[in-house]
Amino acid sequence: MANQCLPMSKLKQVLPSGAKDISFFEQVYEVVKLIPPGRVTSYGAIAFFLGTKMSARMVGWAMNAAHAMPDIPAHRVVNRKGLLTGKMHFETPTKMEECLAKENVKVLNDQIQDFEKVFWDPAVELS
DNA sequence: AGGCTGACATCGC
DNA sequence: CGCGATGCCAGCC
Repeated sequence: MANQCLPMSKLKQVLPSGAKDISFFEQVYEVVKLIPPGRVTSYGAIAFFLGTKMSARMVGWAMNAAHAMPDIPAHRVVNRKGLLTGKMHFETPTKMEECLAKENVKVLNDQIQDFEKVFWDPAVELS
């Protein structure tokens, strides 16, 4: 598990220049890229922002593709509990935690501390 | 063509 | 209060 990845054959090789096949995947990337440092958001929040609130799963799936994108700080995206559920999908299981720690986001046992404080809601910040 | 899976979320028991 | 079951969409077998 955790290693077939590269959906869409690496998302058409990280989205070709044209990228007219803009699926909500790309929207997720944009939102994630807009997440300010030291802030985190949840799959559900992004899903809601994109209008697919019922399918937070797809956001997670999108992140899987984002995993192949260096510009996508996937470490800033966690589940609704602020738990680093996807850390095992990173280069190293601790990479996510380290990245967050670098941004002054306290993570204790895969759980983001003060999640409410660092939580960044695109539906609010980007509205 | 059909079915399973997946970095979630929410309700039910 | 804890675990189980269901819904969602898209990609992959």
